[in-house]
Amino acid sequence: MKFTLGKAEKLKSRKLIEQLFEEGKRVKSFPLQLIYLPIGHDAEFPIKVGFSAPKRVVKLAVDRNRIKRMMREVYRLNKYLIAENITNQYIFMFIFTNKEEPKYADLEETFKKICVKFLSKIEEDGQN
RNA sequence: AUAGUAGGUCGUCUUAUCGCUUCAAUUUAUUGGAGAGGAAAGUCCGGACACCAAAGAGUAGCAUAAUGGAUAACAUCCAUCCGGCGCAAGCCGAGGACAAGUGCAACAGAAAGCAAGUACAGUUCGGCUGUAGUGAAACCAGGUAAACUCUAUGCGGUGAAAUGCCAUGUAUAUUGAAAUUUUAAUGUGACUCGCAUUAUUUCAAGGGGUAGGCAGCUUGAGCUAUAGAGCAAUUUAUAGUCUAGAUAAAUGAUAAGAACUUUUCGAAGUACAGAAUCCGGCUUACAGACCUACUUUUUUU
RNA sequence: GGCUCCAUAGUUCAAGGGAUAGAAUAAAAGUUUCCUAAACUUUAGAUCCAGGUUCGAAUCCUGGUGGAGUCA
Repeated sequence: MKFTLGKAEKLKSRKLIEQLFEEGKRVKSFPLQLIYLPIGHDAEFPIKVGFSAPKRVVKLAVDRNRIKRMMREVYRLNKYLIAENITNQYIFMFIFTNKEEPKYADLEETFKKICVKFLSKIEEDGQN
């Protein structure tokens, strides 16, 4: 398992992002929110991912950059949790919804929680 | 020593592991190099660059405003004069014209515009001269232009979502209005002239498609050093040097150590802040540290 | 990335450079009523911030802060 996060795994298409926000389902675990949508794409890895910190909540560009970088780092090191347990292709968008800058350890814990929630939810959907 | 003034510099550093963007090399998946700022910010000025069949003339509008210089250009910078503030070093100033015209002036005052006029004193006895009183301004070519205005100078418009190429996709859908042959419509996003387009075309409403890639994109009015010119801003010559180029947007995370600050001795903290076409300025934000020159006061020699 | 506009009582709006900054409504106190509402009387409350021009600034100018809109 390689802990990389290259260009091909990032969500870049504007069209896909708009579709994701319109049709995607949401899983929340404060201060993170995950929007996901099962859809086909051309990358090798099963997930394409994007990160966002809204300007409305976090005012300074420096803080927004830092939060996005931390989220990216957490995802890079922990994405195997999801990737080993899914079969379809997905697109993801993580949104940060708190004003305060988080600590790395807290963020990591939250991320693990949200993974569990996400996996249980798609299992339910699969059964239904 | 004390209190200050002006100018400048830095604004955490080192190592390891795991990553990101990009360039080069080749063994084609490895190695090596480079990777945020003094303000990258605000978008307040000035340019470069690109496009606009129309970019031309005039009016309007906007901006600037002591004098001289610097510059690609400027509202910036430098020098000098003048005015204001400060004991001083210094700092601040939209600093042309009210002897072209129009307007405005609360309260007070006789009077703030064209005609009037109080008291006292002087007097060559002529409402001649001076003073007082009100007020920011008064018997005067009055005050006021960050009031209209005038004068001088400058300004075509739109901005990288500009623009060019490639790919994908498509529709001359439909409806309404205007014009019938030398005038009319429309455009040239202020107006007039002028110019351009059209006779089956233009405009409006409304609908369909794409919102991907490459170029533009970083070698430039560049930076550093030395010497010359100039009071200075700046400029000339020579030598050296290459210093981010992303696009839902790279420059990060973790660990260890060092430095500084605070401390309840456990520890906590290390400013303002993140490139988006590029330069020259201005403005605003900024913990702390250091350097240089000068001034005030006190003490010692 | 560019462009435009706005800011006055808690709220919605006024105010030619002359200051005592006004109105409605909301708030508080009182009168009336057995009590409440309505009505009436009274009170308090504001020019986004910092400079400048001016004798005098909510108004004119400059810089900042916050908010809204717009362009593909």
